[in-house]
Amino acid sequence: MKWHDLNENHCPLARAMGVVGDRWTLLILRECFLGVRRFDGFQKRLGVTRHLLAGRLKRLETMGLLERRLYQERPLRYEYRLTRSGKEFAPVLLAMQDWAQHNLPSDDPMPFSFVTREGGDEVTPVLTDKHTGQELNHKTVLMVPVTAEAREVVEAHRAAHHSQTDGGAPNS
Amino acid sequence: MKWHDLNENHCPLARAMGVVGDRWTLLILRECFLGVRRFDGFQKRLGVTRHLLAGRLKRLETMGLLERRLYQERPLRYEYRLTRSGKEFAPVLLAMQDWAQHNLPSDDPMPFSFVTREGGDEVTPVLTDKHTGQELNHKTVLMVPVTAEAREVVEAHRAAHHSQTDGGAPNS
DNA sequence: ATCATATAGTTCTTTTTTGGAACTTATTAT
DNA sequence: ATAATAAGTTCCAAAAAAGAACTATATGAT
Repeated sequence: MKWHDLNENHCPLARAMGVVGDRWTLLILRECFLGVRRFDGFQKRLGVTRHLLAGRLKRLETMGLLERRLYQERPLRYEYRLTRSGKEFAPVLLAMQDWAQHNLPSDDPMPFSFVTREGGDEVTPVLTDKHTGQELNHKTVLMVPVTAEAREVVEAHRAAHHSQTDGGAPNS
Repeated sequence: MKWHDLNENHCPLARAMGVVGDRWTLLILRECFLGVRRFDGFQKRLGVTRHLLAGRLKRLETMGLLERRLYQERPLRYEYRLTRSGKEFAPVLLAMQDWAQHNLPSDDPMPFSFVTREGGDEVTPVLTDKHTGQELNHKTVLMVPVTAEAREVVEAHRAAHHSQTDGGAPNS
């Protein structure tokens, strides 16, 4: 399977991997949220090679997360800004950082945090259902195949053969 | 910068990239949430090479998201199960899939969805603050550097030089 | 005038990672 | 016997990433 194939995959998660499925892209997006906009800014702060950075920025632009905007003529200079789509990625970043903080501990203090724009208070993210307000986590939600196709294939590989059937839910 | 370095990075997001920062790992985790547990199950469903799959499963085990569990002796056979840490990754997956659905459109129907275990209703994820209940997105939260170190470096690259200062917030 | 600095990249070579297919080992089913 | 199941490993070729140097245009310092 090639990189490009992912962008046309029928699974949204796979398509997402076509955009952010590498070590750098998410970090580039984080820098965007911190207010960095320029090529050299990203490069110096992340230490990513210029070559790769150019490619990633181009991909983020192509996929609609960033826009390349002229900020000076003579010499022509462009900067990168988050689009609506890019900004909507914020909850993913937030959820990911929260997970990492709790599950990949470190001695060092966390260098960045998310605060409310309003009061500047640090936030405690929790995913909820928009309508019911119920907290969404592995205890409350279940991932299920929707298409007939996906259903079949999953069932074939769902630990059903030898193990003590636990109802299909990957709960135990 | 090498792969391994990321695991010891002071930034939690960078450490997370050391675990899930590639095209396959998140998809492997998705399969886990769908109930797949066996090597061949992952391999057949994802089409990832066996070689790479072995490496990724090992990494997920090392980093504590999966545990390798003996399910039969003679011949020795192991399966992979989500640990608490792995299960806590669910909201990230959910947020990511939701973002992709809205921002990387496709003609194909979505093959998987998240439903409540209780009623089986499809969920509409929204990230909120645990204490205030406020919705967390780019309009309501701001990512800020915490350590003095991080603050300095960011400020140096925050579009401050030439552009019309917009208060530092990457809002515009 | 000359030299250094700033900025957004590109080009080139080496190293690392990934893809793809075949092979291994132990046991059960035909 | 032979085939099938299952969890990997091994080997080679192809793709991607790391690292350093280079380009292009313009400004500011000596």
